[in-house]
Order: sequence, then structure tokens, then C-alpha cells
Amino acid sequence: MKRVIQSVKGTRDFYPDQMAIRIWLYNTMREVAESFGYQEYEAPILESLELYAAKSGEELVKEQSYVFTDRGGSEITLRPELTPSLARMIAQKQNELNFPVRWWSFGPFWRYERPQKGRTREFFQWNVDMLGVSSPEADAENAAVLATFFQRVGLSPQQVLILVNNRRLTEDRFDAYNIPAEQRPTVSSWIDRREKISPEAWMEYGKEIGLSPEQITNLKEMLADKDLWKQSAELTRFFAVIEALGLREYFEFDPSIMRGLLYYTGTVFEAWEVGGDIKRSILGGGRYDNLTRDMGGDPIPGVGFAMGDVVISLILEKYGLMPKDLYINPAPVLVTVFDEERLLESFQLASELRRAGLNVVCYPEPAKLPKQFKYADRIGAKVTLVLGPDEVENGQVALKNLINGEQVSVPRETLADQIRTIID
RNA sequence: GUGCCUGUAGCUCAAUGGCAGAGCGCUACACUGUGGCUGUAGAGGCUGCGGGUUCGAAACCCGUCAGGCACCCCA
Repeated sequence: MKRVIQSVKGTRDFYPDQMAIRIWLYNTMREVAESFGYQEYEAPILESLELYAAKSGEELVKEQSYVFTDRGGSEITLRPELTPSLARMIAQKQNELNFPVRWWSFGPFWRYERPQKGRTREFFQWNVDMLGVSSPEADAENAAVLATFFQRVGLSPQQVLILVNNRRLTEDRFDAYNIPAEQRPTVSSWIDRREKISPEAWMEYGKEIGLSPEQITNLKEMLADKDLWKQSAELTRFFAVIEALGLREYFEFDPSIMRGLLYYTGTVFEAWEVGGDIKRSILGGGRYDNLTRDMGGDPIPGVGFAMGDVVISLILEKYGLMPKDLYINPAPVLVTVFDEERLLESFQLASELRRAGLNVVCYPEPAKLPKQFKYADRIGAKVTLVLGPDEVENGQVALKNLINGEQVSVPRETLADQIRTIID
């Protein structure tokens, strides 16, 4: 076996087929975001480690980030998420921006973890954020962007759901149950694990982290209360807007949604596949009102979500919603090279047609015609041109329609127009 | 970081201790000025790597590297 140098673990090669899918995803995201008036932006891929130290999850920064020391001795991170960069960009220009700001982005991110189904080390992420207002209506409008995305790609509420909770609501319950602040992260992860382990193991774990029987009973009641959101003014207003936008069926209140990132302060949401065999959140988002302050700016409230390309692709594939035959040959015309003597003539013909506005491939060397026709067929060309001795002599070009197999001899002056009637 | 599974032709895989194979793909010819379809032929292998057991190893054992899946965490 020939030795080919391996690609880096957890990365993906995007051959033209896969690139076509990525571009399709990108275009769909752009169209949906722009329909809500969001503007595209981009942040650096390299950031200082310090940027994440404050508020991203501890594991995300310490265990999962790609960190290296550059030649000047600075600690640099390959960005594991976008929100801190966004907060910095907003904080830097807080006096010039026209709030509320609606921004979106789609780019690469890196996290060092063991690759598995739905998880790679290098992935792309769609980020959609609104900053400058703190209203629950802004939360709802932001979340509506992704429900609209689901609609747009053909995912129904029977296939995917956006589960919503609110940090302040949860905090109120924790207050009521006398759970001390330092214990809350542990309790959150205990709640997170409920679906993953057996009820007995879950109860046992609850005792281990120091919850009293009474607290456990209270928390179980909280998790079972599907109407708890009505006690939250924010969620009540949130769902009213979602209702008005006609997207209510995509949303469901779920008191067990916790979110690991530390910077969320209010409404939080995650999307999950309903069918259940893809056990990974499709996206996560929520309100973060202190992030720009933590970057050294004034406190500017914000809300946003991030969706990775890997899980959404799995979902789209599962439901057969990935568009077929995306890769279309950009050049529908192939000019053959009859032989050595006619090579330059063929190149000139191709150039002539390009000036007439057509995308044209010229076979790059003299080869047997069957080989050239086969190549034309494989790349998906629609017409093939032959410039042989006969054609050169009487100023014509043989034009073969590869779709129906018909071939005609055409004068050079009308060739471009003739081709257009076939490829359109 | 922990556990399980898998590494054989370009790709997908078979061969359960006894001659290393199939399908697809590739090349040539049938068809020297024409693709798809069909037929015939051909090329292509240190069975991931290193060691061990055995008369004999792709297979069994040990090690190692790589990949996949699950946990952890998360997009």
C-alpha cells in the first residue's frame, strides 16, 4: 500500500461533493438569518487564552481547547466557540454601534476531544446573536430564527424540538429549596444526567452530592411540572411571541434544560431530535447579559445560539432531507482536442466561447476521442464539441448533445447561441 | 482520561489454523471521428506495524500504531 500522510485526527476533508453540502448549509443559514435582518460578521480564529478564562465552561477551556505558545511567548487558543469574541467586538465598539445589533456568522471551531458520532475536533458552527436589548421578546425572536431554519430545511416539530428553560426561574426554585450557591453547578449536572442513567442510580447520585430527601422530592416535582414556566414572566412573554410568530409547535418548556456554559443568565434553549437515536443536542443558546462587562466594557445584554454542522447533517441525513445531486459541474461545455495539430485551434475555440459568457472546459491534451467523451460524460458536461479536419476546413464545429446523443454541424458564428439552447 | 469494537486490493467487504477472494472502480480490446449499455481480458496485496505460539497464521497470544463507538463534556 502506498503511504499517504494521514489527515489530523478529528478533521474532515471536504471533497467537492461534501463542499457542495457545506455551501448549501451556509447559503440556507444566510438566507434565513438575512430574512430576520441579521448581518454577517467574522472574528479571528486565533484568540488569547485569557478571552475564555472568565466565562466559558471550565472543562471547555482547560481540557478541550487547542492552546499553544506563539513565537512571542503569548498563549494562543484556536477558538472553541464564538460568543466571547463577539462580546469583545461589541465591547470595543459599544459607542459606535447601532443597537440592537443583529449579527450572524458561520465558520470553523476546534475542540480537543475524542471524535465520535456527531463530534469532530474541527467543526463549523452557525452563530446568531442579538445584542443591546434584554427583553424576552428579543429572546423569542432570536430563537425564531432557528425554528425558521428547521422549517426551511423541511424538519417538522415531530422530528426536532426546541426545549426552553430559564436560569432565573431555576435559581428561584433553588432558593426556595435552600440549595446553596456553591452546590448549584453540581445539582445542575445531576439534573442533566437524569435521562442518561437509571432512576435508582440517579437517586443514589443525588444523595451522594449531599441533597436531602426533601430537596430531592422538591427537585423531582420541579422537573415534572410542565406548567412551571407560567410562574416566569419572562417565559410567559417569550411563548406569547413564539405563538404570534406561528412557531409554537417547535417549542416546548423543559425544566431540565441547564446548559453548561457559565455566562447564560436568563432564558436558555437546546434543540433535540424527537425520534431519539441521535442523542446529542443539535444546538444550544440563551441569554447572556454580563458578558461584555466581563470583557471590560459596559454591560450590554445579548441573546444568541450556536448550531454545529455535524449533528444537523446527521439529522438531515436521517430524515432524507439532504439535497441530492448538489454537485453540478460548473462547466457544461467540453471542447475535445482532435490531435496535436488541432490542439491550439481547440484552445482558441474554448476561449472564444468563454468570452461569449459560457463556462468551458478544454481537454488538456490530445487523447483518443472515446476517452475524451467518457470524461465529458463523467464530469456531467451537457455538450461536447469536436474540431476535426473536416470541421476546420468548412468553418464548422461538430456539436454533440450528450443528453439525447444528437450531433449537428454548426457554423462557428452561431455556436454559442446553439449551445445556450441546449444547456438552459 | 476510562471502556468496548475494528484494521485484508483504490472503495465496500469475504475467507474461523491449510493455495488470499468477490462486487464496484480502474486499464485495454470488441469500437482507429464519439460517452452512457453490454461482453471479453488485464493490472492491482509485506492481510496496519513488531514480536510470539504452530509443521503451517489474515485468523490464536502479547505489544504497538491507527480508526470507529460509548462514557465525560459539548455545537
